[in-house]
Amino acid sequence: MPAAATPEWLAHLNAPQREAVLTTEGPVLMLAGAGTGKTAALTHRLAHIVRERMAWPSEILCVTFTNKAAREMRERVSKLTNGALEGMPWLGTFHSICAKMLRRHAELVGLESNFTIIDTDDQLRLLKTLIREADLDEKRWPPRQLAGLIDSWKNRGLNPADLTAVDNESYANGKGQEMYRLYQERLKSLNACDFGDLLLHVLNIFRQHRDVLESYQKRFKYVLVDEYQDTNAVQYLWLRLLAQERKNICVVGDDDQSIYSWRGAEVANILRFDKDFPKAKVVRLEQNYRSTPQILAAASGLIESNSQRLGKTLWTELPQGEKVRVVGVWDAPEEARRVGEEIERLESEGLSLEQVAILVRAQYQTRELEDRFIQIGLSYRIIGGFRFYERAEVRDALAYLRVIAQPADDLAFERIYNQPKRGLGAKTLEKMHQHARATQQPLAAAALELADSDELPPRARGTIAALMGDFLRWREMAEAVTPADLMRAVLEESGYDAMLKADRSAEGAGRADNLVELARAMEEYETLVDFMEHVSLVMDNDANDGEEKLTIMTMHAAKGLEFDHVFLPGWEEGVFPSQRSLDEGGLASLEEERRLAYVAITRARRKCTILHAANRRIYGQWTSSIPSRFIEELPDEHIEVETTMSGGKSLWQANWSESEDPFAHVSQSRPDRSQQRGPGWQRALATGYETKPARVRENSRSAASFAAKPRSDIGMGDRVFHEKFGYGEVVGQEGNKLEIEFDKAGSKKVIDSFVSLA
DNA sequence: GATGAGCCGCACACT
DNA sequence: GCGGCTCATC
Repeated sequence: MPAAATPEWLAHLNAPQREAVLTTEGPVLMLAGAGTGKTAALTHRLAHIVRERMAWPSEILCVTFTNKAAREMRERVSKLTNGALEGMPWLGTFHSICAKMLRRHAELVGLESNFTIIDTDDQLRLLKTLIREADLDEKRWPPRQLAGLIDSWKNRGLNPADLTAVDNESYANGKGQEMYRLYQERLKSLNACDFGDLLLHVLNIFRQHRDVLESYQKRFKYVLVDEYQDTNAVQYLWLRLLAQERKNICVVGDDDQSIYSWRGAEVANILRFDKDFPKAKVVRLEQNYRSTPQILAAASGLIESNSQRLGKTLWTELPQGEKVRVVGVWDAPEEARRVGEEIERLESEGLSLEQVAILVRAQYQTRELEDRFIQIGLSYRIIGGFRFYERAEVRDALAYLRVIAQPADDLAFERIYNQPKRGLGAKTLEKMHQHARATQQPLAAAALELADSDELPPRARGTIAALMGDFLRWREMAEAVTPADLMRAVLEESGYDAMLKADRSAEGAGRADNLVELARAMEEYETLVDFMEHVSLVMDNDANDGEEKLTIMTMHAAKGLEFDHVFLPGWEEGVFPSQRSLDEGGLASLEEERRLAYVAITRARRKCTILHAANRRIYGQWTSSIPSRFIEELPDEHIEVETTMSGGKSLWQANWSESEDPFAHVSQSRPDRSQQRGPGWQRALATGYETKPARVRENSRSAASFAAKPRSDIGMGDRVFHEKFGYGEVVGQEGNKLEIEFDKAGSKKVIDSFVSLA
């Protein structure tokens, strides 16, 4: 595009940015260093396409990694187009876009369009039962390990049948493939899928149903992808299928910011882009608009220690600032005190807390900081970590809604059938599972049938019948009232509210508050389904009460964000770089840690402070540590080193024996964390079901309508045997329920699957 | 069936 | 230090 044609509204962009915006046709690879205005380029490109009427907003596919990024992009494009950008239905994360596609074509992979997206917690519970059913030692072959493997297979775009012998061997001596297959079958029978499935199912659909793929290829005139260096195989394959027809694909990335290889991301994707899309235009953004020269120099110096990189030179015209500061302190509590003090000072200088962030390597580092900030009354928010929707009470409440919306959701039903306590325990659950398995129907339906027989003690029967009656009522109510009102009614009528009120502890009150907050959050949604989708896919909870707060989050979560002041605590060997990365993964792993350090430093606009402590508690034991190698690697001329320890360097190396524990006095009592998880539902899982996968046969709104199929091999007058009641004679038959005159136990109504012909 | 003590294993990052 | 699990007890 000739320069003369540059529209005025693009005039403030630099030359490469403009090129990235105006080269709309054909493949474009934008190599954009940290802070070089790639979001500006992306959003202007989007706006340009829409303003010039090259495509409707609904004909653009724009993929980001986080909901935050998607939201920001939506807002910025909306501004650039004067709000003309209604919708943009296909702007979102890989997962949210795939969820949308999958709901449209669910039947092609054996799901109903109202499938449930299960979270890690449900996933682990499910795997655990499968492992037990397969008679594997769950200590030796932990569910987490299997979950990790399955996840990695899905990330690579592999279905159970695609696994190699090596993959198969990686779990329980060759049971990997079988367990993966069983897991997928069980998910299908639950009408559910996990995060990985969202992408893999859609990829499978694209591969097997040309017509579906073509309809999307036709629809998406332009494809944009953010953070391309972090795409994994399944995402890459998905994108390639969608873009290979028109080839109007623009990807943005920075190999130095590739920090998700553990999630299967392959930097190679960005390196081979011009092989996938020949004659791709490569645009390099190297002018940094974010950080001071000192910060930029420190980060650049550090990343130069990496061997595997494309290499680029960031530069800036911003004025000189302060050097990056490296502070060494005695122990972790002092580190937290120090950070707190510095931030209070910034605050007193009039700086907004919104412009301050503390970036940590791992979640466990946040504790010490939280303790301190609570003590001194500093407002903070924690992004990630234990999130709102993961709290036990919130998950319980949502489980009720899941059962209402989806009677086949056994995982949800198991979670709440005895929460609040109704006197239904492991025995009842076992019976329900047994019956559900035998009749191939969901737990809730099996429970309903049992309630009408003599298989269970009268009290349990009454309880179940009442509970199922509640669900029927709530299902009807769901048609008439808003999700929020439904939620409130369910909490009230189920006795959940009462249970929390009866709990006089501080936690009880906190939990009740959380549920009020949950109902409030639901006000924004018109249907239950919309809300559930939000819960499954949008993990961030921006509880914005207007108060200014500093932000604590992981370095990973901070990618793409920026702050005036950034604090980086815990730069010690074993913490950062993490022990795991040092133990396994070798050089590649260490280099990824270094890129993470690069990302962390480059979040800072004005000032970056790195801290390291000589002593820290690990597993509750005091351990001494040495400064991170990354500190050594920072260029001396751009940093300023300070240590609060008089002993100098020798102290760092001093090995403290545990018996001396010189720090006992600094350990502080921690305020109660009110969001602990109750053990209640876990216990409910004491028994498992067997391997026969039950296909969901009914998906009607009411559990009552689950069909009861009678057995054909039993008829009037037959002699039968029942585990509990012994021998008897069939004197009546109604559907799958038998009336039996038992020799010893008298007349009982039992379900046919519980008896055998004598 | 509920509850609580005591033991064990474990410990990264995210949608 | 934590959560999860088992076991003993009411």
